[in-house]
Amino acid sequence: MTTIKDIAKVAGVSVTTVSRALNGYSDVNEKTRQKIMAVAKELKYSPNTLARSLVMNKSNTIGLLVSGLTRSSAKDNFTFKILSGVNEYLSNSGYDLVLFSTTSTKQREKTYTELCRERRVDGVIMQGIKTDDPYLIEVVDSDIPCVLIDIPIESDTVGYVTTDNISGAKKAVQHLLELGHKKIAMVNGHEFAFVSKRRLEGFMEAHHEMNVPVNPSWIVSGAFDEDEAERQALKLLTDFPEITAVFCASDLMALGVIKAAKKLKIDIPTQLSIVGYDDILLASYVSPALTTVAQDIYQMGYKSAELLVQMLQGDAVSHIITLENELKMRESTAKNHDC
Amino acid sequence: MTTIKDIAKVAGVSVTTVSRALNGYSDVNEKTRQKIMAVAKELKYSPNTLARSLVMNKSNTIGLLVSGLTRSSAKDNFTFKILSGVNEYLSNSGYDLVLFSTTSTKQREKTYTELCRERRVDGVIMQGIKTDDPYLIEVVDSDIPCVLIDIPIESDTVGYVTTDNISGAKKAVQHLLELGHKKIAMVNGHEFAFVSKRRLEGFMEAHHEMNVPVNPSWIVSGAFDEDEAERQALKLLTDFPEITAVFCASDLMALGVIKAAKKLKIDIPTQLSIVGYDDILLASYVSPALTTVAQDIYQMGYKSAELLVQMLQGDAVSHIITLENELKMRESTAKNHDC
DNA sequence: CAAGATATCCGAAACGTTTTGGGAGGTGTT
DNA sequence: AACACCTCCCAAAACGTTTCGGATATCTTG
Repeated sequence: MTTIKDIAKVAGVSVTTVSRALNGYSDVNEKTRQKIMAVAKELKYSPNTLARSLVMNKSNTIGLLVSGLTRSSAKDNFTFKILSGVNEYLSNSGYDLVLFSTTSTKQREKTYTELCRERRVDGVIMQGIKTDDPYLIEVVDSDIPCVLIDIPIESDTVGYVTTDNISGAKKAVQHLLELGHKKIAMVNGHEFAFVSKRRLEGFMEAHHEMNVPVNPSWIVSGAFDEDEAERQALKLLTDFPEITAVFCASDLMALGVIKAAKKLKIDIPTQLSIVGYDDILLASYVSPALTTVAQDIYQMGYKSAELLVQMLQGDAVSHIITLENELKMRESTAKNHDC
Repeated sequence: MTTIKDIAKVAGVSVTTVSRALNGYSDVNEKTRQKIMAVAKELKYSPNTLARSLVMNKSNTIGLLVSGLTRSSAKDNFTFKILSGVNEYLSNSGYDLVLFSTTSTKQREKTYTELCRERRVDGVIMQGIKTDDPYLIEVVDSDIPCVLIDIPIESDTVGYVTTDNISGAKKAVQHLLELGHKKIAMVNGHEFAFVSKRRLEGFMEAHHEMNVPVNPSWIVSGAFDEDEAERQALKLLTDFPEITAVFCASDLMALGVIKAAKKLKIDIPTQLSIVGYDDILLASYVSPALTTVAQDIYQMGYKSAELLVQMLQGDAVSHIITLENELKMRESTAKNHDC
């Protein structure tokens, strides 16, 4: 592998000059620059980023720390969309992307901070980390620039991007209320996600504003899992047959609820309205097509990368980005038959 | 950031000893090792992989060069599954993953080889690269260890993993033939994919073995694109109403064909049987559920990583891995009504 | 023409590791 | 007593860059 030294030797100049020529400094004669360029090309020179990073103390690498990179996460390709968005921005920005995955057993051996430090990433984007993850706090408290997805923590070195989950949930529930539903259940995600809390808030607010009482027994946790949601819904719908609508904190869980309803021979949407959250691909293909609140996950990834790079360059105006979402009405919701 | 030098100073030993202690060499007293470990922990030492890689001439990094990391590729999450599989294997192997994407404009500025060399990756996995990509040949001809997905090129430094596309296509077409179909069309992918060629071969072989003639006009290209496949199918099915079945080289294209059939008021499967390829998530959710030949894409990713690591360690017995596939019969195929 | 300015170049140090080739001291063997 | 052999440690070189602080030659200016 040819180095800067080889070029220097062939071109008859010092390594300093080669370095400065290649990096476009002005204190090298145009003639010699040409010469150096030519030699570099001829020798098929590729700069060694390792050496460069070492001396410059900057790796031009950003880490992506995700949790959903498993075989099973194909349905809900949240992680994939984040990744695509991040990648899209980064590939035009001079940063490379290294992937850290927490799926493995490795996660217990090394903390996220250690992973980042060892690879000397300039910054890190984190997604799918639970709020009670001790390693999360460690990173946030470290000096590693960091942007979180759907975790509202802000500091000098950490920012986040999220969507307006309160308003999203509110839109969904308002829609149900406007359809005449008064007995609305909620299948929430697990408690270690901020989005769960926010969506619950939105659920509550919508009820309060319309002066409709909330029954706490109708709020269950589906752990963001299709099967668990199905089990919970099965119980919920048998215990409380008066329920006419259910709001799910994710589409995946909504699919579970649909299955439960089918098992109980409850027709959707005539007997039961369902609205989900995320607008995953399946939402529009499943039958009945799922009414859901759509968030632009790809955009979240893109914006995360943008924010992080801005933070690294010191020109981030705000460390917080909140994206809008949109209620997509499809076939899983209808007027309350009791009205 | 604390270095090995700092530890040496505090522990009162040389950097050599610290290095050797930390790396588990036997020529350091257990007492001093303990001491060094303690100091390292106390100072929150993280080894600098950049420096290590530089001197050892090995980055413990493998590159993943993919093409399908775009917003639009959410439906067909081939790339995501590959990525998941690769990541799964790698996260337990001591290698980190850096992502190169060819979606950007950057691809024309730097060749794949340059990307790999600059980052000093130990090896690279490539997916979604077209066979006529000039940069592909460059990498293959270089000394960079490399495993290709669905591109059968083998050498000292390159291996590949693929599925048995001939037999896969054959199974699909045999199934149609057994159902009594004699006028079978094929919507193939673009010509710059080896899988297209192989699947066409399988298509042909199945016909020959059953002594059923093939009509070349019934073989069209859908470019692996849903919309293009729909357009082609529209034309095909109007021009040749005698066609009773179509084999598609991808599920995505099969979805396009289904749309075309719906537009033409052709019922599936009573009037037209369709079989796809890939078994994407949508295949089982779409209506009618798609008969298709399933390949374990996640496994392809996993095996790719495994193969590459074996090659790097010099203990790969073969550079070729061929995975099996399986015909999944669902609702989009039925007995030929003319029988 | 002296003095400063400018253009062009370079030597050497630095980044944080690993590794080579020893060397000191102790123990056992003959 | 001489020798071999451990055990434990270390100094220095090397990896491929960037950058600091000059050095030299040429040009400009008063």
